[in-house]
Amino acid sequence: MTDRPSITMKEIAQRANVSVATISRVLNNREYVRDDVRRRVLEVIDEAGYEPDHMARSLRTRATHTVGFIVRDLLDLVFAAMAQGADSVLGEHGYTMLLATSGLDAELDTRRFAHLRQRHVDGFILAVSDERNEQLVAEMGRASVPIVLVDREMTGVTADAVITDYRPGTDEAVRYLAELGHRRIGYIGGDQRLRPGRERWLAIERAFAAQGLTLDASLAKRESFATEFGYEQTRALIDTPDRPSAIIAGGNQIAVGVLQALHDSGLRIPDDISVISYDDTDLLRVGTPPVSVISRPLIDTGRLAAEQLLARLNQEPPGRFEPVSIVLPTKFEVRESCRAHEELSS
Amino acid sequence: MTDRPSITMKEIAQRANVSVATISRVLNNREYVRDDVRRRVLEVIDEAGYEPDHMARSLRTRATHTVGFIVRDLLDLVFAAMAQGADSVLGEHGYTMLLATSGLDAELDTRRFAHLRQRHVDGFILAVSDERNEQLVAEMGRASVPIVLVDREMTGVTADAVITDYRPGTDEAVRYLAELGHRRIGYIGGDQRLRPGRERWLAIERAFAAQGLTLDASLAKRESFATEFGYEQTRALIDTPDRPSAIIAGGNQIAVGVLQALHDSGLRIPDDISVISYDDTDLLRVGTPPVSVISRPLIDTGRLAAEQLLARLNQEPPGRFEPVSIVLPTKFEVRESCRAHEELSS
DNA sequence: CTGTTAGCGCTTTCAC
DNA sequence: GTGAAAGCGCTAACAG
Repeated sequence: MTDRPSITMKEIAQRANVSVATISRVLNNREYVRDDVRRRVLEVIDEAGYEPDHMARSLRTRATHTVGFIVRDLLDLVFAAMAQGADSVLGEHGYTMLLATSGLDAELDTRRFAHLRQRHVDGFILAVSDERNEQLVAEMGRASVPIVLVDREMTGVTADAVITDYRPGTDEAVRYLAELGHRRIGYIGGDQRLRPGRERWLAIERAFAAQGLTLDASLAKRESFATEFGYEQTRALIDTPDRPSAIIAGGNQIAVGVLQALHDSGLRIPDDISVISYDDTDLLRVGTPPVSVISRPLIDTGRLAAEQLLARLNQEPPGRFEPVSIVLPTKFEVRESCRAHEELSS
Repeated sequence: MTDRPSITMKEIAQRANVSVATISRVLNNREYVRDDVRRRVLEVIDEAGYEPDHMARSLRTRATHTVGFIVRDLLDLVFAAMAQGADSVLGEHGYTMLLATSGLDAELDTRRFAHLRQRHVDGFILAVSDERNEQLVAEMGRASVPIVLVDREMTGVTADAVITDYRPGTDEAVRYLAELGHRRIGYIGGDQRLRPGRERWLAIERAFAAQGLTLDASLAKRESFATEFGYEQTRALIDTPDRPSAIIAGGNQIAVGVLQALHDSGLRIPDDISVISYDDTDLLRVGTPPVSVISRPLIDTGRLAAEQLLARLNQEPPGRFEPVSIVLPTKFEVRESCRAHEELSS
């Protein structure tokens, strides 16, 4: 904070007997520098251990080579994986990720965003926790840098997006359950203010219809992605006289609650009840039994978001553009959490 | 990147009929500004929607209010939790985290570190992937900003650290197993180049000795924190004629491999074999059965690291200091993964 | 209390 | 091809 041990460009210029302009040209690989001069400069730079000052450069060029990434919670594997994917791409391209977690507090989204905007990040990757946050939308309007949303849809903003198509995986999963003879299937889904909450629900409805299943309102809940919600709703579902023979968890955190509730109430998977979840985690993959999941490429989602953002940053000419949405598929992975349900009916 | 929509300090100065110096004073809450002037300036700033330029300020003050955080892999819950903890503290104090993941590549640690150093982060929080990385040590020497290590020990560098005392949790865990009658206990531990690898091993040795148990070399492996290592070693352990009656996994990723291997070979926990792991994850907590763990406060580790760093940054006078190590305890949490072992002996 | 001035370290016209 | 000079937007002496 206090020291200035590093050598400056001016210093290099003197040692190499050229002007700072020339140093700058060499540094930025500009043409119009005689070869021998360039070599000499490079030599001096090297032996002086000179490193250009990122900050000063940014002040001039207005480009910081940083990208702001705002997510709710890194403890959720979904976001951690996206962050990991995005960071690896950004790192490869000399960009650095400014990370900001917003917790459960939607208002924090806004504050963190504004903060990063003031720091002049070159762009944003966002997995906001409330798509209708108007304050945030306003802030996003003020930002004149490209934004990529990850599995979010926001109106009133110009932003690219990387989104997931939940239908293929959901169709397969529901068909699978139907073919196993399940009729009463519970669904515990997340917040409808977020795209995954809405789209999974729509996919579920559609898939149920395709299988001729009715989505009993008493069996379908959709309010929160929290583990607690999964827990409570599962307890409620299995406490009913005519309890469902299968449960679909609308998110990996919800699944944690579902599994815990089933464990606590002594129900065994898949003997007593079948389970399927969205998203793939260690718990679902190697738990006992391994849970069949509707999975999507999480790391790639992050990678693609970063790549899309970099594309915008290098776009010529910069400025207005038609936002694009990159769609990633889901798929159903059968494991050992479901079993045929012998209906007494028909 | 290209636009400059925002208004500058000079502009504000003119509108408020004062000099830029006064604006600066108001902005930085300096004394020596008449109250009415301050009010007027604030007013102008407000209605102009002026926001100070972080970059220009940093160029002058040499303080960026950013902290570099380098971890191997956010997909590992341990690092994600630490990042989450650190970010929440940093955010509260107006600091932003520059995140860099290094993957499995120790050399990337160095590159990422150098990169962040050139970006003039005010300090570092590091969970490096190789404590003896000499290149990195050299780079760290060049950095004249405070560094906090999280559960790492490096020689040749001046850095505070937040570390874990694995002994209490390990002692309890091993005693617990011993009291259940286990004599042949396998240990699958991680990389000895990292503090958790070494310290857990030492804690294990000590705890075994305290219980009068011998740590059979054929049952104790310690090479890698990878899931695959856990898998392979578990297969190897249970393929022996005199297989261990219990296995301790030296890390959460290792545990994934252990559980998978046991599942694949049809061994049931705890009926056929008992299992204990270090670190607590969803998989271990709500899997079937829930696995007893030696846990530590992960989020707090991140929080404390951030707090320690902030303390250094605000330290008067800045400069040299005696590094401190903050030690966090572990504890053993009994769940349902262990069962008494009936020895035929004695 | 307030203004003037000199930079922070770099990029970028514009001459030469 | 190269250099001189003018800032980027802000802070910090130093005068007044």
